[in-house]
Amino acid sequence: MPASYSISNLADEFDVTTRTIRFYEEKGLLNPRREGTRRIYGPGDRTKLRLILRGKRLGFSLDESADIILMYGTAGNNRRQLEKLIAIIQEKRANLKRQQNDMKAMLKDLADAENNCRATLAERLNGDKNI
Amino acid sequence: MPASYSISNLADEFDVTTRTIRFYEEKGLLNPRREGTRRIYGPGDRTKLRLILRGKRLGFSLDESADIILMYGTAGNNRRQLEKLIAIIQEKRANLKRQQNDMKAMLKDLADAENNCRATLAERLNGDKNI
DNA sequence: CTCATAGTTTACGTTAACGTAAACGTAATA
DNA sequence: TATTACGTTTACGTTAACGTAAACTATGAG
Repeated sequence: MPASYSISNLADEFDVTTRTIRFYEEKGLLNPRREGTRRIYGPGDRTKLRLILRGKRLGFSLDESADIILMYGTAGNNRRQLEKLIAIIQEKRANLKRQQNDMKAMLKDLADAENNCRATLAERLNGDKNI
Repeated sequence: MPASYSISNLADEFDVTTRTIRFYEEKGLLNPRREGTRRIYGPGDRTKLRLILRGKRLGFSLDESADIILMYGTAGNNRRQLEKLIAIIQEKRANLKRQQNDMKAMLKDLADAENNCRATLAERLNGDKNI
């Protein structure tokens, strides 16, 4: 595992465009150091990008992912900050629990739908045999 | 369970605006019958709305939800149609599986983050005691 | 009758998350 | 030295999913 990456290194690895990565920086989600004019990303940036994209797949907005990322940089904070973070975390956990339920229902529905399709196809085949 | 609903009945029940419901109709996801000029929704429309909103919570676009809804109205279709539907279903199932993994990872991270927060808070308290 | 309530159509506005293009810098390679 | 590859900033464009407002209709209650 290399200790630093170019912008297209990360873009290739995570299958996003460089525009996307710069956009995340614009929004304050990433802070790569510079070498001259070029952006150099360290392992921390890479982790953050991974978190952002995972959050995205789960339906998080960038602002929400920003909250999550905040937690990972927050070592010595004040009490109010920490309590706010805990509140955010619990809200997200509740959302995820609901999503898990939605997903279970959805998977069941999809399985049923697929079975119906296959059954219909099978009937067709039998029908053909009887010609 | 009533057999028909007004637009604001549904809006209240699912906590969306009437604009949203009309928008879904505009996009071809709902087809309420009319009584004069007013929209009257049956149990089928209600089910569809429930599916749309569940899909939304799972990150589906309206177009994707439209595909899913198609399956429920599809009794006697042709073979190509059915096979296309099966393909769509399998793709969505794969996505959901990935989401479940993302979610497991995310929940673990959140739990860790919360524990860290609490631990930090506890340390603070002990520090206070030693004053 | 009139007022309140619920509904309708039409149409322009808004936000997030990038896409796309222009115009330019730098560095290795043919 | 010219081209190719990779990077940069600036800025306008785009799409989905509604929000919001205007102007109108229908209907039951007082």
